[in-house]
Amino acid sequence: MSSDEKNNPQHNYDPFQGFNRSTFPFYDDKNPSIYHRSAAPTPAAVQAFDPSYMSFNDYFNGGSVINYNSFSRALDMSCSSSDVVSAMDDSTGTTNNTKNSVGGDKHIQIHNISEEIPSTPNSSVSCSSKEVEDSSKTKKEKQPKGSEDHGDDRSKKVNKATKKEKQQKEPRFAFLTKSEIDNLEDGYRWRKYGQKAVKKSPYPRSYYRCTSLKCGVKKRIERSYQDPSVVITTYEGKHNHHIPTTLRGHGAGMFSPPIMASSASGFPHEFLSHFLPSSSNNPVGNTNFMHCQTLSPQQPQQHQQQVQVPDYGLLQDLVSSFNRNQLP
DNA sequence: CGTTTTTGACCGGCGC
DNA sequence: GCGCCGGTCAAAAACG
Repeated sequence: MSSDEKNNPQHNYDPFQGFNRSTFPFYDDKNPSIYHRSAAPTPAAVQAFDPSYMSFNDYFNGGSVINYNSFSRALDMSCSSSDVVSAMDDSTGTTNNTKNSVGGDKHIQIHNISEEIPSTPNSSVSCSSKEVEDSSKTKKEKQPKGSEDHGDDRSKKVNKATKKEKQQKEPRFAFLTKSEIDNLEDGYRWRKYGQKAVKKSPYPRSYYRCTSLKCGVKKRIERSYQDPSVVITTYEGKHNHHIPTTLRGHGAGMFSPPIMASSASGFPHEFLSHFLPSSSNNPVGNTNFMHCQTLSPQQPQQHQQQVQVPDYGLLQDLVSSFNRNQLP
């Protein structure tokens, strides 16, 4: 609270319009080049994250309409890269808050804005949830304030190492949603475990963890202070379980089977598909799907390695073919 | 009464 | 080394 008051939203106006930089959860302060792909000029990339500038269609060669299966494939390709997948409903090209837009035309655009790649490919992704458990365990073992901390040092170091490793492994996936509701229903059950004031923003950031046992997926939700109607949701990790079917008529039925079936690879495009505006029973009727972004974990430069990074042009082609297939 | 949220404290990373 | 900051913990409160 008090730190909230310290943050003055008027302070330091940012030309990135609040969708980037530190207010943008996937912006990497240490690697500003994330927006500087040669194929994607910085201004466009910047504008791409600000709906007030232009729509994604405008940004991306005059528009792309793609189907979700193809979109999943695109994600599949990009699972080991740091490609940005942007998705939006066409009605969100403007600031209109169109109701029931979820059933309308879906415009999805893919662009690569980062050259970051995940850490060692042979790292054990499957144990992520366990690592989370271990991590919390070691933290719990931590002596409470004022206690002696002799054996603590070791656990701290171990914890630090595993934590760092884990953070580098966990794929992150973020998108912007135009919604009045912060915590959008996505079929999974989440438990809030923290809330922090966001620098330069009057809106706090909430931290959620999947309530399913052994599932270490986390998500962060914050509202853009530049456009309070925009919710920034960042997912970290991959669910190792199905959507709870008991959840208010959601769950598997909420999403189309082909998308679910295409989710065999490591990256949570299944997960992404859950958020695509395809559901007519989406409880958030006035939610406009705006932008999606996949992120790979940060990693030290010296460990960069050759990973299949989809070519930007390839993605463009993909989008173009989507466009052809989708348009009547 | 079990589960979830709230919230202040704590920790580690990082920049200066 | 210090301070800032993002992320997490965990006890207490709130909720259903």
